[in-house]
Amino acid sequence: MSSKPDLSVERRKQILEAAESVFARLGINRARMDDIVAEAGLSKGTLYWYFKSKDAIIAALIERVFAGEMREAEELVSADGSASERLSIFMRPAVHEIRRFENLMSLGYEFVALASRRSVVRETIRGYYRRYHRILSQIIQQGLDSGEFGPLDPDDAALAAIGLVEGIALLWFVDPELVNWDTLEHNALKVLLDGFRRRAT
Amino acid sequence: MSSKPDLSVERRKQILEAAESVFARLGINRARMDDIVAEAGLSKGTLYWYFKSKDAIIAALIERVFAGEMREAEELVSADGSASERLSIFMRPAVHEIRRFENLMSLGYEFVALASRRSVVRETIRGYYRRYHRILSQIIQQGLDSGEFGPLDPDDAALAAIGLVEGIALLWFVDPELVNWDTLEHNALKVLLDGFRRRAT
Amino acid sequence: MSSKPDLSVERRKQILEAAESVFARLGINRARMDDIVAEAGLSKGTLYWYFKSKDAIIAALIERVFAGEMREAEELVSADGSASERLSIFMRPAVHEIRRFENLMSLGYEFVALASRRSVVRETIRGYYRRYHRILSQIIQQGLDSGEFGPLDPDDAALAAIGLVEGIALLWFVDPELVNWDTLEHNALKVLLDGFRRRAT
Amino acid sequence: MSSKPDLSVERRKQILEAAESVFARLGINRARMDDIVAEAGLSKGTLYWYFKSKDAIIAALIERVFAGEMREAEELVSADGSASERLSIFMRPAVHEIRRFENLMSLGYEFVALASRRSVVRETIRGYYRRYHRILSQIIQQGLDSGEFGPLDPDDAALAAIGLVEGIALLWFVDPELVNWDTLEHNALKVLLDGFRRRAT
DNA sequence: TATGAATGAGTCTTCATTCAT
DNA sequence: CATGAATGAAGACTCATTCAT
Repeated sequence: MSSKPDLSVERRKQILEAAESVFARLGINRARMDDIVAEAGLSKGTLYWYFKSKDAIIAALIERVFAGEMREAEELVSADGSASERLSIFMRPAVHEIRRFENLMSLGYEFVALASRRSVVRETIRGYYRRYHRILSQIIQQGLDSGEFGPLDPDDAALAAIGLVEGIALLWFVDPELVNWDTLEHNALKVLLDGFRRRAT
Repeated sequence: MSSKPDLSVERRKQILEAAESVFARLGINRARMDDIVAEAGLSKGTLYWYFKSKDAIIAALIERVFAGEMREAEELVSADGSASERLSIFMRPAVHEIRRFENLMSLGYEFVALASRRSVVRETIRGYYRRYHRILSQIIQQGLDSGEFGPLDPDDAALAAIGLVEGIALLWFVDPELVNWDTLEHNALKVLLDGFRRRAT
Repeated sequence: MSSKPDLSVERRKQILEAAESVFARLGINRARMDDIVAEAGLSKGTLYWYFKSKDAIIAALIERVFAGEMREAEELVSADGSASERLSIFMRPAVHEIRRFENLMSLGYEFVALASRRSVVRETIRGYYRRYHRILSQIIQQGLDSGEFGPLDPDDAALAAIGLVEGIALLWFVDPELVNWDTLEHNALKVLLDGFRRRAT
Repeated sequence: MSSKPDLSVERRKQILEAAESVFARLGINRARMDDIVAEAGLSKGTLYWYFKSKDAIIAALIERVFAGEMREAEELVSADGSASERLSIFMRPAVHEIRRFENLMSLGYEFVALASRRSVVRETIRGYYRRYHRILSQIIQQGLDSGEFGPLDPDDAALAAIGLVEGIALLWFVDPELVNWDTLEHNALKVLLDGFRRRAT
């Protein structure tokens, strides 16, 4: 309806996308404000009109990087299927999914490194992982309730699940050849789920 | 011959320790050569006598950070005990162990982020994880041979094991409260080993 | 004709008052056009509609700062009373008078400093002091004519009178404790007038 | 004796002299660090090695500008001659004296303007004037003690003396034609001293 | 080997001014 | 007349690296 649907939101998005691209390509340090400006097709002044500083851009980007996909995961809690199946869906960071974030992973690790020095960064990332952890705990609890899973602490198990996925992602980032995505689900991830399952002792 | 066997080695170590401390505290970016110089109690010229550049220090540090413990792990391959027991030993990054590296973790993630842009960094870190992976694969293969483990791909299983440990370390780094080290071994890590074990179907 | 006689004059005044306040508070340098705009409650475009540039505002302000009171002083020339009395009135920058300009003094000294580099500023301030000087010279001449004052050069005496007032104002600005306004008139200023008076040698 | 008589002191002086010259020529605002660097014949890095910031240079300059000549004035307290004579010496800012500072006056007024916003500046300038004030008070007190001066408050009288000199300097700075240095001593300054003197009522 | 003053290209950031709406 | 987003030239300051002593 309105012909000016908050251009500000548009501009900020434009800048963040440019920054994300530049940061991913060059790293936060080597990325110059001029690079971002060029990538965004804006002037330096305009960039600073929307973001007070490079740090402000970094802060905003952290939320972008550590925010996506949460909705999908949250839907899993109330989705149909066995707990195993749903966990499997969560832990299956299918190739095409991960590839989507390939460029962002480097940036993500820079942010993680930053977490120990900047409380804002730390809290943002914490919030992200805590949400994830709660979701998985719930699903695992459902598996316990239904007798599908053997005796285990749902919080520790959820930790293992997220850890497994994050750890494999890290290894893949460092050395793609180490990770065979085709067999991963039926092997690496499966063993964890097998470990969850009730065992007919 | 002389009683000054290698002052050079001594000095380099002195510098790297100072750099490690400064990098861990400030991050690679914010760390100034002057900070390292001050921490090491040397002069700027002396530092540059031993290291050509800041990048040279970074490169040398990566080896320091991604090199420890390997010997211990390698001994596990030919050690006594069941495969499960030995894997358990590997995956038990006991509190005091991890805590030793607490300050270095931030630096480690900076290096990981760097891996996508600097091949030297990448290769160093890859070498580290490949050695680890091979060790675990061997142990798991031993477990397969002895019938202790059920049918699984030893490479993928080893990937899962390293991934789990690295992932939990990352989560702990970001949010220590998420990780309960006391119950971890009997819960999070155990589920993986349970998944490895042959199941009396 | 219209009931909107001169909104322009109104707006300019509004802007200059805002600028005066901001300049006095922050100094000409640190004062931003945005500060003035905010203080005036206008938009940037509007400000630039009325003043071509920051320099234009500065120029206009100089006149404001170096313009007040002149009428009062001019009336002294043709006022009743002895020359001494009238000079005394001029030189008595009563507390409440000076206090009124307290905030402006800093700005005034910035303008004075500017005088050596900008001829427009210089001429404005010169005009101000010349008018003052002429007025005092006239009054002193009247004192000479009436035999009230001893032999002296009216121009130099007027210079001394203005100098004394301006100098004390400067000292007060820098260090208020140095100036005791209560006794000032009966001491500091009186000695000058005493010096003017014919001495029964 | 030593071949390196604190080069640091030398360099700082070199920088301050360059800065003084540039500031006087362009004003503090328009003066660029690059101008100072060029004037001093140094590199930018070197300038910043000795002065942390432009403000640090300004602060150091204020002391330079408001520090000279004090010794001469202090000697007047214990010098020979009548109080009048000695005051006359103080107040005679002979042309060649003032001219020496002609270029600095603009800078001086910038500093005075700054005094209201920066306490360090304020205190430095205050210290300067207070020393002056004390010296003159003492001389005037000597004049009172010897019966040379009539009844007056020495503090207020000293204030008048300094004010007169500073005020005339300001007027001269703004409008040199207003001040006739040749007749000044025998006219403008003399009236003040006449005002001080005991009058045979 | 050791020192630390010197260098200057490179950065982030500011802010007076403009102009399409 | 009014608005405020957009511009980009300019400026203060940094810091890895060098080199004369």
